Amino acid sequence: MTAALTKAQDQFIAVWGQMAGAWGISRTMAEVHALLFIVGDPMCTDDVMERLQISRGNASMSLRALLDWGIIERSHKRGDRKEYFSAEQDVWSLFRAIVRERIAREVDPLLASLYEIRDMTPADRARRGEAAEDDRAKIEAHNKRIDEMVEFFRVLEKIGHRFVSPSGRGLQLAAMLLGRLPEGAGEAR
Amino acid sequence: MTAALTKAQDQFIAVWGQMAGAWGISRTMAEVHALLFIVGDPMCTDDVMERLQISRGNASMSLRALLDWGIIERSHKRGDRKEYFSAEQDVWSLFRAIVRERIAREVDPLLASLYEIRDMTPADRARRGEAAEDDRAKIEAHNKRIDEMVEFFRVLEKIGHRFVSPSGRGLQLAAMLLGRLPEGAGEAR
DNA sequence: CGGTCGTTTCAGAATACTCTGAAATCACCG
DNA sequence: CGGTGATTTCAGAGTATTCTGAAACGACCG
Repeated sequence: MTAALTKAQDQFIAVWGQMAGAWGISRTMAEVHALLFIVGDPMCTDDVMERLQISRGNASMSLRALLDWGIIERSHKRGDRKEYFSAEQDVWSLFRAIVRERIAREVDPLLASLYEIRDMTPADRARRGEAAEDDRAKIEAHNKRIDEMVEFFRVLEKIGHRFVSPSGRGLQLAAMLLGRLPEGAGEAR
Repeated sequence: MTAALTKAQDQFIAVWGQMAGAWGISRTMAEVHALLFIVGDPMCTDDVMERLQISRGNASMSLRALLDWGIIERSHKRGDRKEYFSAEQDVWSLFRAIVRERIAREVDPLLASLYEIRDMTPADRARRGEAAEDDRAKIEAHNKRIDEMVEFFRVLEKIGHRFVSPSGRGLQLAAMLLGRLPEGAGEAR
């Protein structure tokens, strides 16, 4: 392995690790993924530990979490009891998986909460009391804000689903958005 | 102010605060934004401090950060030396601002790093040595991975810019996505 | 079964991040 | 200018998150 390649890999791992914070996952988890992605070949726990200088426990937990996200997979070598892991190599598949998970983990629960919040201030209840003309207006304005927020996330969720669902769709979507993009860009794998 | 409204506001603030982690900002910053958004009216530092039970320093820093993100703005009341803050009320404008900032803070630097990494393993250098047929293949595979990643983020950046730029576009974009992929989708802009 | 190799778990240590509060700074007023 | 009140800053305290390492667990083998 050339020195330049190793350096480039390390650099990539570092850069990907930086992003972690902004994406809401731990640095190490991102680094483990970066490593598997950029190396390309399956690696076992010990390989990962050594290359990233992390503990066995940390490696195990990070790999497990990446499996839960569906962006790495297990494999085995004949006559070897160890488990090997490798990352999804297709960048669009990778991000489809990430979008799928983030919708499920963040957007859906958020929408559920927003619906509940909306139900806390029903418009008709506000109308009952006469004394509080002012309150009624406040509640209506509040409801409008919540409703618009709900609407936004519903649209976002739909876009997400469209991006995620039929494999290969992601690229078409992007191409569409960009107007005329060179068509051959990303045919089926 | 009705009790139900206050409770709903608090709930909204809590939910928005939860999201913070996943979005790479601090909980308090998200809560301050949620408060200003859901209340609608301008509030001064002391109002924020009292409602969220946070220190003056924390409130000041959070408000400053939100100003930097461009999602709240300063205002003043005649004959009052205090500064008041209010959140952008239009949900689509809000998210346009967020997308704009995240592109600038995350995607652009990432792309710059990826270009650098790509330049660390020029294909021609790999071709020089004869001894390492194997290394050459490795480097080419590596370069392909980096190139695909670059391409992905370039597309993402373009989509982002399209979403962000002309005001009002966001909604059209979304509507477009939700229609059944009409042909005229990406006409000139 | 007992042994061996590999994986998972988790309490406590290490680290990173956030918040506080008081002092410094700023801005306006008379 | 000096005074008043608002705002910013930042070192240290407080919290939350992540990591380690060793013990428990699991799985296969002879």
